[in-house]
Amino acid sequence: MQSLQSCNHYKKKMNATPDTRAYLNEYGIRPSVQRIAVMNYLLHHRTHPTAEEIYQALAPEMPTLSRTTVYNTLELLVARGAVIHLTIDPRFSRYDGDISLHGHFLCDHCGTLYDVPLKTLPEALYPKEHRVNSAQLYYRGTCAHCSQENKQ
Amino acid sequence: MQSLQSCNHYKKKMNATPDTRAYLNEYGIRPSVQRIAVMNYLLHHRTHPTAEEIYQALAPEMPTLSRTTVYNTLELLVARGAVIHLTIDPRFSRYDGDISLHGHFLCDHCGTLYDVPLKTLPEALYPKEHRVNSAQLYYRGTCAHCSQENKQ
DNA sequence: TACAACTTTGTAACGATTGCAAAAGTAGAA
DNA sequence: TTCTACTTTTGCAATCGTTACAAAGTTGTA
Repeated sequence: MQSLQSCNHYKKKMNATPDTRAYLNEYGIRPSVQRIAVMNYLLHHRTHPTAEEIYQALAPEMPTLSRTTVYNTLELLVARGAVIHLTIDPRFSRYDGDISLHGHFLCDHCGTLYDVPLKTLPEALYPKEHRVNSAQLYYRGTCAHCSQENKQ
Repeated sequence: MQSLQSCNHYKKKMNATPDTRAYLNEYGIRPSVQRIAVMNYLLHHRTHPTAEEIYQALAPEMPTLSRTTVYNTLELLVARGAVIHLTIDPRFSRYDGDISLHGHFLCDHCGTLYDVPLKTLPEALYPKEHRVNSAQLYYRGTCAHCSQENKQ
């Protein structure tokens, strides 16, 4: 089977999103086909996907893609600050391509993970003696949709 | 081997902490020997232990204790609101017997999990349309101790 | 082309957590 | 006390997200 790296059809398709390539460059990440695909997926799907979901979504178009590559890539993207690693769900890690300031709400009933708009994350609360790299605000409970269903 | 439930020596020892028994009652949890032991450990060790750490700590005094029981008990304690389930560390769940308002800081270098005092968690930021059961504020980075070491 | 460095891949292993059914313990009635 | 129903604990096996590792592939440079 022809490799993705040498497939002109695929290259052309990927070139349709030069923004993603540039985005990776901004974070000092060499834009391989696989890295572009993962980053591109995260930029265009704000569903806080798991590694497995990303793999399942990309695999049909990238038959040679490996789960390990998805895991490795996500680790790299998070380490360079291009992607946020969400740990609110104890069952598995989720990833967010939106690195702007916002919190998250996990519905314990249906498992949906919602964005929560935040104006500011109070600086005063930061632990001054430590060097902070990231901050996350997590809410858990029952979402509006599930609350409605269980009301009657 | 004599069971814990029928061991008078152990009962006497546990009776030395009637506060823990009362604490469980407050949360509607029937105070079995195992539940008292787990809750008692969390009330007296503010180290955010994992299930395994709790098991290892209790096992010497409770040779018949099962890991499954520790997991089951923690699940129950969290469900009733007596204990907080911390998901900041992607590797494993940690538990906190201190349910007062405070955040957490995980040092990515040494793995230590610190408490972060909070004055208030801004109400305005809550997602109004959802029913919120718990809120967690997580910080990650390098702690003061590790920052100092890597400075020179 | 040749070489070194980097990246991807597939498989095996790891390890935290859960499922499950048997055993043990508890509480209330008779 | 004894019976009975219910609750809890236990130990083992299984699950499954994630990681380790080495081989194969790719890229950049000379």
